[in-house]
Formats: sequence, C-alpha cells, structure tokens
Amino acid sequence: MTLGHKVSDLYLKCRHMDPIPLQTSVTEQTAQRLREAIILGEFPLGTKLSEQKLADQLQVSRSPVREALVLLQTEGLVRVFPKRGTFVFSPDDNLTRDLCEHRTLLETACVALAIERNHARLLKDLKASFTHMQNAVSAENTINYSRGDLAFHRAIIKHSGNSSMIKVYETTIGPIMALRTHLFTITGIQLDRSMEQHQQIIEACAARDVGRAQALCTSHIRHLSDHVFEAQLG
Amino acid sequence: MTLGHKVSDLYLKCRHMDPIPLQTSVTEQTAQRLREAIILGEFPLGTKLSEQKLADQLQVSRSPVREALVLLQTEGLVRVFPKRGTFVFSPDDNLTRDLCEHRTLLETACVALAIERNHARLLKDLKASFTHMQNAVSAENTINYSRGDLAFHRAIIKHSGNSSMIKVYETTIGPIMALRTHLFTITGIQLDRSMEQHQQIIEACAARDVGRAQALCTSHIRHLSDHVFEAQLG
DNA sequence: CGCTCAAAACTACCATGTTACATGGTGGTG
DNA sequence: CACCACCATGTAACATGGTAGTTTTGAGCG
Repeated sequence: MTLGHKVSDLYLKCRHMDPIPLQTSVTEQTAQRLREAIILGEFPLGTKLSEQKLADQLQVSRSPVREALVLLQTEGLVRVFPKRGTFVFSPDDNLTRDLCEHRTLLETACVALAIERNHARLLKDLKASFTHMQNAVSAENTINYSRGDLAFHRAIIKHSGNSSMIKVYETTIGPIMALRTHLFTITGIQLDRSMEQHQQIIEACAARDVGRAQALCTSHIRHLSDHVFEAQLG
Repeated sequence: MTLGHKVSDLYLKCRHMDPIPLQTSVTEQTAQRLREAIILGEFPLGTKLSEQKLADQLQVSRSPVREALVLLQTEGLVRVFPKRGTFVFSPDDNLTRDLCEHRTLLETACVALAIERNHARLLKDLKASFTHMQNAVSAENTINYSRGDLAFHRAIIKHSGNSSMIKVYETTIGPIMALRTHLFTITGIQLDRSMEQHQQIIEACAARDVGRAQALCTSHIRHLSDHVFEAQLG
C-alpha cells in the first residue's frame, strides 16, 4: 500500500478549480491522498478502513482522517456506518447505471456550454490532453493514460464555465474512475478504440457541432459502462 | 438468570440497520440542525460561524461541529477558510446563475425520467405537495409553503430513480433555498403565480408531455433567478 | 491627525484521552 | 449437542487541551 506521495505533487494534480487555495489544511491533504489511493485501486473495493491505521500510515492524528472520510463519503468513495466503521464503496448494478447516466447528463450539457462559451480554450485543452494520452499509449503507461483521459473530460466540464457542475462532476466521476481502475487491472481496455472516440469528440467540438459532440460523449460513456457490466463489476 | 433483560433481545432490536443506519450520529444531527438554520435564514448570509459558539449553542463538543461544517461545505452552504474561519456562503451573480443553470439541467432531465419510470408515484407526490402548498397559502404560512415547494421539486428528482442525481440535487438546491428564504424576507413572492406554475407542471406530467414539463420547469426556475437578480441578492 | 507596528485576543487546527458501542469468543445451561 | 448469556477486546465517536496562525486594536511615532 503506497500512500507515500508528495503533498506538493498531489496539490498540483487537484488544482482544477480551487479559486483561492493559498493554504491547504492537513485534512484536505489527507483527503486528497486517500482519494488518490482509492481511485488508483490501492484499497480493494469494499474493504474496511481503520481510522487508526490510516492515521498511522499518513503520519497524522485521527481527527484529520475522520474529517477526510466525511469528505470522501460525500463524494461517494467511502461509506461510513456509525459505530461500525468506514468502508470503501462497493458498486452495485444500480449505482453504476446511475453514475453513468448522471455523467452523461453532465458531459452532454457541458460540452454544449463549452463549445458556446469557451471554444478556443476548450480545443486547446482537449488537444493537450489528447497528446498526453497518445504519449501514454506509446509508453504503454496506463496510469498516465488515465490521467490524460481524466483531464480530457475535465476540460469539457471546466470550460462549461459552470462552477456548480464543475464541483459536482468531481464527486460523480470519482467512483467511476475507481471502477475503471479496477477494470484496468482485470480486463485491460481497448486503447485504440478509446483514442479514436476522443479524436472524434475533438473534431466535433472544433466544428462546433454540438449535437454530434453530445452523441459522441454519450456513446463514449456507454462504452465504458458496457465494459463495466461485461466484467460484472457492478 | 439474575439480570432483568436478555442481551439477545437488544440485539434483535438493533439487529440490522440495513439501508440507512437508524443510528444517527451526533455529527449528522448537528449538520441537519445547522442546515435547517441556514436554509431558514437564521444565520444571515456571509456571517462568520464560530465553532465554539455553535458547539455551546448545540450542546455538543467542537469535533461534531467541525465535521458537520465539512459536510455543509461540500453542500455549498458554508465556506471554510483554513485558519481564518467558517462563513455562511454569500452568493455572487455567477454562483446564482450557475446554481440555477445546474438545477434546471437536473430537473428537466429528472422530470423526463420520472414521467417515464414512475409516472403514477410522481403524480401522487406532486399532488400531495401541491395540496400542502395550497393549505400553506390559505394559512399564509410561508415556511410551510417553502416546505411544500421543496417537496414538490424533490418529488421530481426522487422519482427519476437516479440515486446519484438525487444526492447531488440536495447539495445543489441547498444554497438556492437559502437564497429564496432571503428573498422572502425582503420582497415576498408572488404566491399565486408560483402556484399556477406548479399546477401546470402537474398537468404536463399527467399528460406525459415531457417537452412541456421540461419547458415549464425551466421557466419556473428562471422566474426564481430573475427574482433573485431583481432583488440584487446575487 | 494619520500611519505603522506590535501585542493581545480570538480562532481554527491537530493531538490525545475517555467513553460507549459492536463483535467474536467462551463457558454455562437446557 | 445446541443455544444463549456473559465477557473481553478492538474500534469508532466524542470531549478536551495545547499550538499555531490571523485579525484587530491601540499605542507610539512621524
């Protein structure tokens, strides 16, 4: 279990929306480290998380851990049962369906807004993420590929300009990313097909073809959920 | 047997706290009380919340208060500035716009899903809420009117059947409701017009007219946001 | 009279201690 | 042998105390 990230690295990674994060509390650092750990699959889904163990590993007291777990619960990554313990979320069919349905709603709405409001910046970030993913594919680095993929979709949300949706997207995509990580470790993923889909989304955005971009996002997410269900992950 | 009661009896009573833990922690109780207080306008928007004061008022220690504030922060009701304090959220133009845009997205999506998936139950709850609001209007009880209004829109979300959207809706509508409460205290609201809008939404849902229901929800929310902007609340 | 700086008061933040609850095991009893 | 009450242990929930940082205010100085 490798929780030993550098705080500064994590801080840079989670800087998508913080308006004024001049000072970052231990609680937030702890939350970020745990978030990463769950998303990257270092804790198997459904396992119990001991506050004391986490506190020992992260070299902090239990208070920040507790508050971080409260945060992660609102993001759907863990489930807290009073007096019994905290567990990493474990998906069921319904939850996966709901999450993907919700993500589709958000991304289709945001891609329309982003094309309308921030066309240039959207394209810039999409292309940058795409290049990042290409490099990851060449290097066969699945972790970096995931990061690029995440950045790609975050760009769509971010450039919608809607702070509320940006915030919610993070809490929606967390469990999905954790699921996908699990998927990676079990079945792998069809990288070239995924790359093609992203490429098409970029083209549709470049052409300001909102309808096509939305359709592509929808099918892109559907591919993922189908994949999850095939693997019977939930 | 020397003792009066058998342990097994107690076990039966609290056997399995299945879907929702019936044991509610002090933290959640605290969060609920603070949530209500903010939404009902007991704390003016933007005011500073002292952990110690709140702990004294609520007769608990500071730990539950802290964790409750973390919760409320994720719901957008308060804003925590490390080492500086916790403040009730104060809206600006952009936030209000974003929240209403987001709420519109959720409600239009959910009303379509609800009509498709839970038509009967949707209508039942909508009508019940409507009756509740009518009674509140007769009694000139604005608090009850707010509750009914909230229940009305929650019904739409709930019967979409999407757990992820249900969860997010709460965190989206919290600040909006707080804003509306503020609006009430300042300018009042056109109750009859609002009632008419709700009535029309019910009719559209009854007729399974998805497009019309969505359009009505959109304009309903737009009325609210216009009202907020007119009052220059944010 | 206004400005600067420093000290004090306040506050959040984190650590530690205490209590209460849940769980697994064991011995006793029908 | 089976079942159930009791007990021990581990863990979470809550309380409290100490520390570091921020804001404020007031006194001294320009």
